[in-house]
Amino acid sequence: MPRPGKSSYSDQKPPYSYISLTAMAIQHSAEKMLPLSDIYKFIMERFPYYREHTQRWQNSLRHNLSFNDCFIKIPRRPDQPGKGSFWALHPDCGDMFENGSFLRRRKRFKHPFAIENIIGRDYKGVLQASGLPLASVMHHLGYTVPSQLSSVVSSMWPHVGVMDSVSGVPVSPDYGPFGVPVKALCHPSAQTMPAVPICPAASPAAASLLEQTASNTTEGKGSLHSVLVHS
DNA sequence: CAGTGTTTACGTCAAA
DNA sequence: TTTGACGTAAACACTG
Ligand SMILES: [Mg+2]
Repeated sequence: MPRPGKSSYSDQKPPYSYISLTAMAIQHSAEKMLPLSDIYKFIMERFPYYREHTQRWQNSLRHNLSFNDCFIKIPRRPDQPGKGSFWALHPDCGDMFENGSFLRRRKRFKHPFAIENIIGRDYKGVLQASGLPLASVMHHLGYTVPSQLSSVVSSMWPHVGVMDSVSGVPVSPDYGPFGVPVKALCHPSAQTMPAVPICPAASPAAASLLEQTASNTTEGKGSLHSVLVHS
C-alpha cells in the first residue's frame, strides 16, 4: 500500500481486536509463543496504523495479555535470556473467532479454576452492589489475593501482611498449573486457615468448601456482611 | 531506568 | 434496559 502520511487507505484501523492481532502473532510464530516485543513487531510490520501512538496501543495490548485468560505466560529457559516471559495461547481457549468477527468474541475465555474467576462469578452481585474491587472481597473472604492484587490490599489495610498459615513466615503466593494457588495463605486476622489446595479437582474437601461458599452467596450481601463483621 | 506485567476505572457499543 | 466485550488511561510493582 501507498506511502503517504496521514489518511492513506492502509493507515486505517484494521478490523481486528487486540486479542485477534495478538493471537495472529502467536500462531504465526514457529514456537507458538512470543515475547512481548515480538508481538509488537509483528503488528507494526503488517499494520501501518500501529506505527503511531505506540505508547497508547501497546499499553492496551499489555492490558489484554494480562487480563485475558486466553493468554498465558511461558517462563524463559535459562538459555534464553531476555526481558519478560513468552506469551502463548491457553490450550483450552479453542477457536476464539468461530463467529466471523475478529473484533468481538461471543464470550471471553475464563479459566474455570482460577480463584479470582470463581470469586468473581459467585460474588458477582456483591461486587456490583458494593462497588468494592475484587481484591477487597477476596481479602475479606480470606482467600489468597493473586499476584499484585496484594499490593492493593496492603495499601488499603496496611496492618495486614501475607504470611504462611502455619509458619507465620511471609511468603509469596505459590501457583500450580492454571494459576491455581496451591498453598493456602492467610492474614493475621483470619486465625487459622487450613493449608489445603483450593482447586476443586485436587481436593474433595476444598470442593465442598467452595460449594458451601457458593450456596452462601446465592442470597446476596448477607454472607459478605458476616465476613466483614468477622474481620 | 526502561520494559514488562497487573489491576482498577470508565466510556462505548451491540447483543441479549 | 441490562449485560458483556472491547478500548483506553492510569497507577503501581517488578525485573534485567
Ligand atoms: Mg493472561
